[in-house]
Amino acid sequence: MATASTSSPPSVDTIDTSYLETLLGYNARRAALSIIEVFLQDMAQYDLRPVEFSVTSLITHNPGITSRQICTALGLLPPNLVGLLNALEKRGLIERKPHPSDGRAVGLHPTPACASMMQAAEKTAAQVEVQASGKLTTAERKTLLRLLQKVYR
Amino acid sequence: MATASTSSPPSVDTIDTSYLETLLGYNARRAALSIIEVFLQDMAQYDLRPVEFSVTSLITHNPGITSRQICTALGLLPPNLVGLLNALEKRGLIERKPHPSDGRAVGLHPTPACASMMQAAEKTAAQVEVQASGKLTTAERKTLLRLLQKVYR
DNA sequence: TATTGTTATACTCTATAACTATA
DNA sequence: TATAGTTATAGAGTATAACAATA
Repeated sequence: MATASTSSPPSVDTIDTSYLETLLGYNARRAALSIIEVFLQDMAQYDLRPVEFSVTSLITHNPGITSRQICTALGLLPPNLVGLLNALEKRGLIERKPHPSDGRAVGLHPTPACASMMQAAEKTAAQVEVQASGKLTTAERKTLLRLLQKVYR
Repeated sequence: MATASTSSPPSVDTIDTSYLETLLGYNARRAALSIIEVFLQDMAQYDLRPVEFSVTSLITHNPGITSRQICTALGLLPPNLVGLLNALEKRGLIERKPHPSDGRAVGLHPTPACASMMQAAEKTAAQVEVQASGKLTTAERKTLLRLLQKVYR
């Protein structure tokens, strides 16, 4: 017999990941990590990690946005945004101004330095897209975006 | 004029996330987090988080797999797997046996308890799929899986 | 009474260097 | 010399509780 009761335990030569590959969560996580890897490399020149880029981009496209609004839009928790915003302010990328109608809130505004950096950073982000979805056709990339949004919206 | 030089800073009523939504990384991350949220809820009954589930599943489907092989397959770092495997062993879900041909390596094997738990857990994982991709048709879900794999493979 | 922003803090996840034993 | 597994440790990311100021 090939497998006697006294035989040594089996070893694995080719890893079977076929089951995990049927799961949406597994594939979404692997794809996200793969894209983020490219993002980290290409965005290192601006010292912007994914969440920092998202926050800075949101402030750039929504001048006067509040901390709370950013948290809602990006699914962040308020305490975790404080340090990030302090760092962006210290780097001269954003300014905190009083909110026009709510004394509790603080409006977040991009500085000119932020605007010019983001103009370059968004060009780099476009390159990340090309790299990350290099194996996809334009139509496939468009379909993928649509389906991902359908999942989380 | 609507915006005089002395006007107060603007506030934002509707947050514009349209730019971020054009980015693959942003959407992949949001989708992955949304699916993981469902996964965490449904898998809490087994005390299995995403990576623990993936590791346990891999060991179940690949008896005798080594720590290094799991790291390669899942993109984990060896030091971060040690504690996880110790915990699974302590819970009586896996066993470490000597590798049949490599004295440095350790073969990882599922216990009967692991096998029966995973049979139930994989049924729950199927329910997670239904919940997480509830807004997608069967064809769309299949397409999404294929495109995600094309990105990270 | 509820909300914004904040502090303090803890927990998880991820990353690097260095050791041991075996190949 | 290189690799498998491990230890120790540091850093990043994420979580809850509680507070002051304002609504």
